[in-house]
Amino acid sequence: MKNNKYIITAALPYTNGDIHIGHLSGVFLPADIYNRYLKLNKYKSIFISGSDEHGVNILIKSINENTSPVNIINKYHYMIKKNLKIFKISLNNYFRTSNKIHKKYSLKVFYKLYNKKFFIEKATYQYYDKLYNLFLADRFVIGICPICNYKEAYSDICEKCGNVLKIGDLKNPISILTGKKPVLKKTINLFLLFKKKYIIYLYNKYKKLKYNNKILKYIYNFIKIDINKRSITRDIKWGIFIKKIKKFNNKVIYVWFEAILGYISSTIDLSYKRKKNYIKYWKNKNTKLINFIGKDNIVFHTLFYPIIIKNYNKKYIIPNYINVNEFLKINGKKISTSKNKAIFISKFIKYLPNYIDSLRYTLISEMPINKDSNFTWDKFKNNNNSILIGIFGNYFNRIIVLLHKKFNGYIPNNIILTKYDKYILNKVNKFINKINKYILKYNFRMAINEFINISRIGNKYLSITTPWKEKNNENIKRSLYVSLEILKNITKISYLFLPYTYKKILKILNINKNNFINNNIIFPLNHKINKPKIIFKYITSNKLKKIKLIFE
RNA sequence: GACGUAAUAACUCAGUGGUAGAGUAUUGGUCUCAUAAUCCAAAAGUCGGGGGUUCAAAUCCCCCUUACGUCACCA
Repeated sequence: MKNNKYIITAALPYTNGDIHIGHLSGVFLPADIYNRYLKLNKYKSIFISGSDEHGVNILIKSINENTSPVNIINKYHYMIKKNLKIFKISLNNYFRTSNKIHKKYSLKVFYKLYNKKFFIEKATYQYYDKLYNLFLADRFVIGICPICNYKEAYSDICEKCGNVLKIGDLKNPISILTGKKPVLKKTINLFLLFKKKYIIYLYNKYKKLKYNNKILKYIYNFIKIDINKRSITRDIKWGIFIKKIKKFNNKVIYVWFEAILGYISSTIDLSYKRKKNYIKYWKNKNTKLINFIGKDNIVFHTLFYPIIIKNYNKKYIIPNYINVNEFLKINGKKISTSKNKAIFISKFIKYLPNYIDSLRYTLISEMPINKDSNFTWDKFKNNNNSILIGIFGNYFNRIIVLLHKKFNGYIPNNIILTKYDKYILNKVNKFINKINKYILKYNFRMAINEFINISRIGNKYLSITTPWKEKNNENIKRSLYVSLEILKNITKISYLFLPYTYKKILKILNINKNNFINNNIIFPLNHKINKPKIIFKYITSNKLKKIKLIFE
């Protein structure tokens, strides 16, 4: 085991629906690959996430569906948890913010900051729905924009002209819930102070830690536009109630104030489950904390989190790196859970259970690293057929079949390598180094691309050495031996990207944990491999048509 | 409106001052161990438009166009 410890976090998905391919591509897959890389290289790591189960959206959804918020979160929490498992996301703990442990911890932090007088009180006017006895978030009130007269402007922003509106500006406001006019009602809430000095301090710190430009510029913007406080309590009936403070005991903590603490409460939960103290990780200077998030919640990780946690207990660490991804689109259109425009994971698993790794491949190779990227079923088919079958699966199959035809499945040994063999193996090594480099730079797209390139080298080597028509037995042995060496490397790396395939390959190669010595696959003398089996399934044009019908 | 990000072959992208690159798709050839897969080759680009700096610009600077994102009670 190496000295550095890691905490890997994947942003908590909001539990108002199933997770979709955007969650996987933007957050869970990058985090998963990174964590798998750490495990493969014998680092100590914990990989945590959980469901974000509070907030006004879930409340609204429960009202619309005539059910309770608890029913909603129960339905989706277990669904998401199961789906993450099926996609082999290597989480150590998937927790939930409605759990007692989380509530207790969040309140502890909240009360401490309150007692330190870290919050300020401020009165504001807020739209209020009398029928439901509910304060309405700005987004749930629409009306006519006072500037451009757009009819469906939100009460805080008009999406047509882009102007930011103040509460009360909107003409003819209507509650989305009831279709009736809401009233403006005064309310007192608590606000978290964003001290400019501290933001500048964080900015410089992040710069030193080599956070990416996107984040630095985002924070720089915060310094410039003089944001100094954010409301951290809400007037709704769903969330973590602030019981102990009389004045606010009918209000809840703003969802992101507590959700951001979910990583820590998830760790507390893990500690109970395993009877081992993982909270130490959070207070150890040598721990590397890496957050994987989407671009929609930069502010909570870069500003909320350090402000909250350092004032609670300054021993807690802040992230060494925050990996921010953009959004994945489908056929050029934005994904939306609430508008039901997404490829949901449950549906994918139902109709295409044998294509989990194919989807993982496409989502990794299309990961929205620098800018929004696009998913199409044609790409999915193409990747599956041309890359996974044509290049990778085919290469694997060729070797296995040849080994059976030439040596009855026994692995050749006592080989003397030629210069060319050594050149090829050396080249493969260079690609492995590249893959490692790309992973450490969070460029998983390039990493998986280089991974496929190793199979390309292998295919080329085979077509040059042509063991199927070679007469000299030593040459055949050598060719297949070198091919197997390449295949060993591919196998090892497939653990990072394609977990199902990895297991299938191990089975066909007839090896288990005992064959791994110092991280290398070692075949014992006279080792016999199993019969070849198809590891990827072909997608015909007909099948593609059917898929499109189901999902589009 | 403010701020930010981007624009490179049909598609997806790599390329931060020195003769335009890769994969996919297309076309031709090759192999026959392999899931009509491999391998080789061809064709394909005024690097969004305009101006500037430079011996030299996809790359640096300025202006414009287009797309996308963020903008302090959505998460």
